[in-house]
Amino acid sequence: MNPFYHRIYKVVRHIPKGRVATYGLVARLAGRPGAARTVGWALSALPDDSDVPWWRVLNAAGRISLSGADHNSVLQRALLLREGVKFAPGGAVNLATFGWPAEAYDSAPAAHTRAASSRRSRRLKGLRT
DNA sequence: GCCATGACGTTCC
DNA sequence: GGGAACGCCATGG
Repeated sequence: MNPFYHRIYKVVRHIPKGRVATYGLVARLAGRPGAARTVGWALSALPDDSDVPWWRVLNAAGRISLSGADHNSVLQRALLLREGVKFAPGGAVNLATFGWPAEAYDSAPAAHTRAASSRRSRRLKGLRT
């Protein structure tokens, strides 16, 4: 397994209970800024018996990136609620409150839900046209 | 080795 | 505030 993955997992394991981190932040802490997609890839490859709290990793919008239809998304939401993480109306977590490390979000509000838009819509649009 | 895809992010319009 | 576009890194075909 690549060192990046190991770093990613290690970082995720370091996320305290009841706190959440973003893919981009994990990627940065893992030593690969901008490799947020890779973080998601690494987490998707996690075995069920893994000790990595993947559910504590959310996107920059503080939302669960998984499809609502995905079983894991439900599991993730449940696990976070169990740890005391509260979801604001709309299914978003207040990163300023539950974000880890806190200092990372102090300067970076990560305010907008722009990330949710993403480039997927482009592809979808292409198909529709 | 090149092309396409994906649990993402940031900037521009 | 919402939508579209581009970039980033790693994997699979």
